[in-house]
Amino acid sequence: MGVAERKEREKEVLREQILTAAKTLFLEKGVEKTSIRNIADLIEYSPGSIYHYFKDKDEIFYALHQGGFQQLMAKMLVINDLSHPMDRLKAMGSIYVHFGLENPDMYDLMFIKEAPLDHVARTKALQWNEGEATFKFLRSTLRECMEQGHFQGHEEEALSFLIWSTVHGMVSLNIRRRCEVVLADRQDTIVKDGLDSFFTILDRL
Amino acid sequence: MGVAERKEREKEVLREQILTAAKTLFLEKGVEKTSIRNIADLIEYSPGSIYHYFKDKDEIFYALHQGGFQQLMAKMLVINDLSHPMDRLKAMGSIYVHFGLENPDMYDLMFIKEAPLDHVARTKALQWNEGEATFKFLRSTLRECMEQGHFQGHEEEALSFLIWSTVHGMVSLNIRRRCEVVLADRQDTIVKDGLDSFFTILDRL
DNA sequence: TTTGTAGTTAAACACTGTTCAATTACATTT
DNA sequence: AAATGTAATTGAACAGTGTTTAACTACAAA
Repeated sequence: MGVAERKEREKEVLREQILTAAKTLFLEKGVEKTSIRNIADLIEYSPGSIYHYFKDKDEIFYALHQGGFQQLMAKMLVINDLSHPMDRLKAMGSIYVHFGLENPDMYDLMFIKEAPLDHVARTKALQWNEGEATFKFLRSTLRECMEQGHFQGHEEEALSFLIWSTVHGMVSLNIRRRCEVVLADRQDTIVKDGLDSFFTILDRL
Repeated sequence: MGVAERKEREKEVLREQILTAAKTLFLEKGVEKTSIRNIADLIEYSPGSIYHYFKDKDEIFYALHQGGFQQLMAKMLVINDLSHPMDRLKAMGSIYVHFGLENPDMYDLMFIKEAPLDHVARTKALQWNEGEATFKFLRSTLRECMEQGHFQGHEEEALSFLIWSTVHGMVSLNIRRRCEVVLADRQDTIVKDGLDSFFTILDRL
């Protein structure tokens, strides 16, 4: 028959169209200011249609959020080339920060906004799987560093969290424009300078 | 006559009532889910009235935001008792983190949400004054530490930003419930443990 | 008592997310 | 080819939102 399969594919196409339109609008004017009607207008369908593909606005949001993690993870995998765990750890930091600065709205979706996790909680999904995978990757890299004698006197879980917090802090303060409190002539480079300072600290630890 | 003065005071009273009601509702159900009508209902005035006291919802938000900084600054001033700058620096970190964890919604208002700074931008206020004062306080404390020989090879502005980022990162990941990726039995203490790890690092630096 | 003004109001406007009965499109069966 | 059944789509409706405004009220000053 193949008809059902073709229909299934067509449905998938429209689903993708909705996601593409939503992403465009979310990144253009923000999630809050993007309405279902805006998305519907862009793909030239009625607002009601969208609810046949997504339970609600949050589900659209969450679907995009997953895509963001795949993007970030893909970038992260490149570091497998590096043989020294300390180099990998620092490369992860750089990649993370650059990902955040280059994709502020996607980063916002992934690590700052509250909706996705509320969604996870509502749907009783076991965990925030995408985030957990990323954190595990950091933790295992850190363990390798410790096995090589780095970070003595520190404990894996706490230090993993601390490192993540540091890079997240720099990125999120920048995204939310709190960096404007640093000296005017340093604002453009403060995240890079902060990251360099951080790497110096890690090396000495 | 004193009539104008009395009226002025009465106006101020209602302004405060609006702020109190707004704060109650904001902290109770969040800024987004609090409507002008909700605030109006609580103080038993019509929605329109509120617009005689505040230009828009953001202005209410911004007024509360300023109060949060006064709160935080008041707590910070206590550390002047401590004679060693390194003790002051660490105490600032503790106070900052505890303030964030104990007042998550206010912290959200101050450091995570985007509204206040957009408001600042729109009203062309020179700067985010409250935030700048807090950062200056950190920077001057750090300078005193450096004058005592700490943090050699580091640069004041970058390290100030890095330290701020670290504590902000821990608090904001916690507030936005991203901490759930750490080991289940560590979630309750991870911020405390992270902060301890951080202090250890600062001491060794 | 009249006048002027500041404070307050209800109604209206243009939106929002979401639901749902009615309609349309179309593959399958007769 | 016509009738049937089903899935996709629609537009209207609901209950809410922030905000504006014309009308009304209260009240001090003249």
